[in-house]
Amino acid sequence: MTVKAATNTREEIIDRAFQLMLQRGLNGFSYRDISEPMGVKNAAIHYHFPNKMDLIKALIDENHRVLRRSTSEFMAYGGAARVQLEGLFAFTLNQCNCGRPICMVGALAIDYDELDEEIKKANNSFMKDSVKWLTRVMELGREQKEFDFNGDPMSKAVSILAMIQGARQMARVHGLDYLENIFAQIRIDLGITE
Amino acid sequence: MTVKAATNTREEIIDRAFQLMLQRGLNGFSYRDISEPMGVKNAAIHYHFPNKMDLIKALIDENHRVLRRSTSEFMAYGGAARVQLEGLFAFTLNQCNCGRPICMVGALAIDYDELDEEIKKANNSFMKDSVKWLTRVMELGREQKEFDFNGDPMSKAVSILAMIQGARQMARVHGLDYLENIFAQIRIDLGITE
DNA sequence: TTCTCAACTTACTTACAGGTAAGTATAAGG
DNA sequence: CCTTATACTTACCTGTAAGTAAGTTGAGAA
Repeated sequence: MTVKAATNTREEIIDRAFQLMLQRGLNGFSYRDISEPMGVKNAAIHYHFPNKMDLIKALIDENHRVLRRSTSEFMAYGGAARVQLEGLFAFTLNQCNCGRPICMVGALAIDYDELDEEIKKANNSFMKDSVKWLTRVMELGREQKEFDFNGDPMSKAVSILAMIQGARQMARVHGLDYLENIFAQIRIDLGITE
Repeated sequence: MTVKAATNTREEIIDRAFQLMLQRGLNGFSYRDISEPMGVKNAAIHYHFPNKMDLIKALIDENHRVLRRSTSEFMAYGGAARVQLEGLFAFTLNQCNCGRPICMVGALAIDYDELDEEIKKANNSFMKDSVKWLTRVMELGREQKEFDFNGDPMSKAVSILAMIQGARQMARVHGLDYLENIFAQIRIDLGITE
């Protein structure tokens, strides 16, 4: 069998690009920002990712992996709705604390029309999955009388996701001050009192 | 007295840059994007705005003027809280319909660390003004029994602004579908039934 | 009439972005 | 030992971004 050379260059490129992407957005970093601190040349990146779109695609995949890993505990269907919601808050707070207030959707949003169809589709279906998950959490919370809210669970889920999206953007500009305010208000709007 | 030459070049630059900024963000347009369709040279822009930061500053001011103009009707203190809130929704929807789902704060957010202190400050105080205004609307609505919500008015205001911020970002990526959902949910969470 | 100044244009520069083609070192396979 | 593939580097290219310095034009002031 062909033994792969002990190169982690490809992975390191993804790691660094991923960080940069979530800190500065799609057009906020260049190949140089990746290659120079790695001690390789720009062309080395082109070797692994012939063009930037290929790199972006890899970053979307990476995002899915990371998200799946770090959200699997609280996203597991069957857990208490409240626990799942708090998991989302903790995850969001953690991302902001790690200097990543911008999420992938936010990073792609501003340059959205430059993206090619495949990426848009992946991004879109990721969004839909999130809505689906949180909708289920809302339904569950209502059934189990953990949450008390009016309106349909899907609208509620979308509004909470929007709030978190907006909160992260605010965090970028105004620091983390408003974040807890927003989480608190979401709890209150869900009739969570304790 | 020195009569000013009948030049509106400066204003046209601001107009065009403003449009571009709100469509593509800070780093999403170049001098060329402005000068070429105007039929002037890049250097003409440098004449009026020696560097890009000067232009951005002018755009922030323009944003304040535009916002003050287009929000003055519904933002007037003293009006019914519900009317003021609906004004905000209509304004947001209108912006999205005009192909400007990104607001100024959103446009600046992604490149935030590139900005100089003066701009950050202006942006910050704009945000604070918005929070202040909406907080007052929330207080008013509660006093006049137009709104029925728990939690303090300021948190409520911040959460609504975050929601709208997030909604605009979603609108960019997913179209306007979710917008009405979100507005509806805000109404419901404020105890508005009719 | 001449002077001056605002509002440009012309003609650059520097820097950097993304990308490519051709060459090279290394290691494993046959 | 020779071949082949991988994982690069070297040395380019094109395009574009922001910015600058010096020259031009036209209108009003002195």
